[in-house]
Amino acid sequence: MNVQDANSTAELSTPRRGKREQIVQAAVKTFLEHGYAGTSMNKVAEAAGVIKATIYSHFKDKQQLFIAIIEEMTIKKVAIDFTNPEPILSLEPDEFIDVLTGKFCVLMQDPEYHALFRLLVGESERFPELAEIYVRTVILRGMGLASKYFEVHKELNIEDPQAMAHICAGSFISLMVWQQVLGGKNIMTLEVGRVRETLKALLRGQRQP
Amino acid sequence: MNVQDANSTAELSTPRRGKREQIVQAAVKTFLEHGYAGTSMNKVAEAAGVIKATIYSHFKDKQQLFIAIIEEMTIKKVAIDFTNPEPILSLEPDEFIDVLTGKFCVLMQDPEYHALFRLLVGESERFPELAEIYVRTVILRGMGLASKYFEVHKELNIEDPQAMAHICAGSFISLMVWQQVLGGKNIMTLEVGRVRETLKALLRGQRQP
DNA sequence: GTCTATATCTAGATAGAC
DNA sequence: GTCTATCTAGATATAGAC
Repeated sequence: MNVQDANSTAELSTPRRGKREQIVQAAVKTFLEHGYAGTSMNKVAEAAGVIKATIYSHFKDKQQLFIAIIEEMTIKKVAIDFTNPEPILSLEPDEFIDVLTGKFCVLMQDPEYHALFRLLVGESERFPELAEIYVRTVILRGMGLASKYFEVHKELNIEDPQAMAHICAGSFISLMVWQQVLGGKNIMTLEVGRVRETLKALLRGQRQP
Repeated sequence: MNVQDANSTAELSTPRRGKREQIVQAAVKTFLEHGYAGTSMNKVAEAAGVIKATIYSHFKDKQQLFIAIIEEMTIKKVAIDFTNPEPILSLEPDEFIDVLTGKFCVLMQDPEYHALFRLLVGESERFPELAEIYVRTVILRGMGLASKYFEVHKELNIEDPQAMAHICAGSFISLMVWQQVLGGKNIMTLEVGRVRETLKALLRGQRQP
């Protein structure tokens, strides 16, 4: 019954990536969709097209599978968002806000990111290590970048660059939370562009020529 | 065996509030601690000191119990935070930010609120009605108040009061999320006061005397 | 490593006596 | 409404053949 055994070379419905990779992909999908407690090893096995025992030969138990999956995902998402360390520091303030907004819009349109956020927040008390990885790699890194900008650009007269970076980041991310994560985009109609322009105006106000 | 029957009048370990109230309190505690899927009717029954069947005589099933509990909790939390509609509109900008900050600090120090937030976010895809109630009653109401302030205070030259209100609220709430909900207060050391003062500075910059 | 088969437990939910 | 008792399904996890 199992035609695709061991080392067949060619094209198959779920191609030759090894069972482990199949399990990982299925686990990502299932955990993101149903949460930790809502995901059963049966569901994962079924979605992966393997038998349950196979999962246990690759991962010690459900917890370890979950941690491995989410940790990897969190780090992967960051890699996408923070690569190309373009010469951001040399931008004009308006351009800088535009770039920030652009990076944010990527997150805003990524349902997988929203699901990851739901999961990290929902499980943050039971899996604090994962929440910490997220804060470290996503939040602190993103804020560090913006913070550096406000620190360097003395003409903007920002007394507390870190707090200012937090205000920018917080404005955008909270918009994502209300509209996409919590699904309130129909009852809370505030466009990203309006936040962007208001931030620009605030920065102009600080400027002393 | 059940000494505290029907209409006894006096002091008992879990006093005379009726089984329903016992169930509600136990359910709140258990759901907040273990999440929806992580909570079993057995756990709730045990925590409430009743037998499982008793729960089913008050609530149709687990979903209905969950919805009833969370809906009530969400609304109750708002009641606390938005009562006393003090004459906020007549405050000076700095005072206004101080009041906002004060209200926010209450949330910042309320572990039950953080747990509720975790639950609402974590279950927002499976219980969108609850997420919507939260956005409507907490977020939109809070922002509406701030938005009105910026609308009225023309001297602040805020072109988009709604966006500005969102920036203020988003700065504060995202701080709560990183530090309390996700537990990152040790790796992300930004005090509320610094955000508060930076917001004040930004408003001063907009002002045209 | 991968499967078959199974052990063990706990889940949500209900029937029926009182 | 509340309890005892129980049904049935599905959970995590493993033993043992290949």
